[in-house]
Amino acid sequence: MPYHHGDLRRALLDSALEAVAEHGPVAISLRDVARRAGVSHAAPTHHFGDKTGLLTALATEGWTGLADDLARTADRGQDFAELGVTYVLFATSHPAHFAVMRAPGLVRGDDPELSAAQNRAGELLRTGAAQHRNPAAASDPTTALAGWALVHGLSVLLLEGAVDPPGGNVADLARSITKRLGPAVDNDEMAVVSANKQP
Amino acid sequence: MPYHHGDLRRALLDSALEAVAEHGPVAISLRDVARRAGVSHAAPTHHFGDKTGLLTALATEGWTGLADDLARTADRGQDFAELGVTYVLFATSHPAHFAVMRAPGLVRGDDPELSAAQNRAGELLRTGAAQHRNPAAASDPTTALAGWALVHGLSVLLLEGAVDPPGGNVADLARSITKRLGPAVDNDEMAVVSANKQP
DNA sequence: CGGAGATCTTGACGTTGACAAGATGTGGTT
DNA sequence: AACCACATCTTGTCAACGTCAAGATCTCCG
Repeated sequence: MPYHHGDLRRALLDSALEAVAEHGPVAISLRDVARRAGVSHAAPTHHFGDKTGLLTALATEGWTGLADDLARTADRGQDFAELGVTYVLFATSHPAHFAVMRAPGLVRGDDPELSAAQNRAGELLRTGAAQHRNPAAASDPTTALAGWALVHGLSVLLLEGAVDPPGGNVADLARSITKRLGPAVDNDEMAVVSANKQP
Repeated sequence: MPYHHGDLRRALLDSALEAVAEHGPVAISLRDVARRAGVSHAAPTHHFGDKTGLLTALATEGWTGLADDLARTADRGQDFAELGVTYVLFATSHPAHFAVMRAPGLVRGDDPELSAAQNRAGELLRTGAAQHRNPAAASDPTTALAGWALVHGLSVLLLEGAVDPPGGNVADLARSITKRLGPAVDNDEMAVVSANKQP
């Protein structure tokens, strides 16, 4: 048993998550986090060096968790749309992590561990897009980008409360949204689709 | 001529925009903004009451500008996809405003003027979606949501530098992405689309 | 058992956001 | 023209914060 805690680093990360959940990632204070963990105001310095360091660690943890979730659904053989659902579910069920992940300026963007975790998540989305059942979408390199943008934006809107899912069912809403992403089509082609669409 | 300036409120907003562009919306300091405007450190208080007040004013300004841009393209008779392009163009050409607009926790979300401006922009997107050329998409209430999520996410990714547009042409990239948004289709229907898609 | 290094505390410094009180300019009323 | 109510801006102050330096305490290996 080290000093005061079994694992102060972990305890500080948890306290920070608590604080983020309560006051948002911007209003968080290092001294408050230390207080929650029951240690002196300078204790976090040794573990994270910096306020930015602590938030970067949190962000890295978040991206790693997201990548793990994505990897699990990909292993389950799910298609690209379902990867998007996983993304949205992660965001809404880990709001504190997600808030830190998407907070620009609070995080050291060039941190190698953070970049690695981000790249892993991005890579999973990209390979998922390349296996899109529609060949035109699968071969289009912007499919991954469009999918990412779609689920990222939906997550943000959900967390801001700008949208509330019918019946509180986030997964169904996410599914109905990600299903909208097809290959690039012109307006006349869309007409064909809609002509084919009927009960 | 009032006191020191012709319009200190405007001068402070401009100084704040400068500061946001340089250091991001999180690192901004009221005292620094006052310094840039050449006034005392407490001058902003009277105009905005609060640090949050100043950023809320900036966000309101941003949403108003975005709504104006959207209204202009809607008046020009452009379709829903082009509204999305306008959204992305606004974000990338007013990065400081957009950063404040999407910064949660920095802004007083219940501000009436801010909400009004946000609702105006949202309403424009919604009526644009209802006029989608594809009837199945036009009648689907989630079209506006999906479109918003798509362009919002793309804007974020562009500003974070996670994506750089080919040839620096943001409009073309945005257009190719928004074109991906069709009516909800199943996989077999997608096959029909791709069968019809050829030179 | 002894010392080296990791871990945590204590103390200090400059900066910040917010508040209070006072100074200064402005416009309207008589 | 004199006055006064009010808006505007300044000065002074305070607690809280992030960061750094120096010292205390714990751990473990030789």
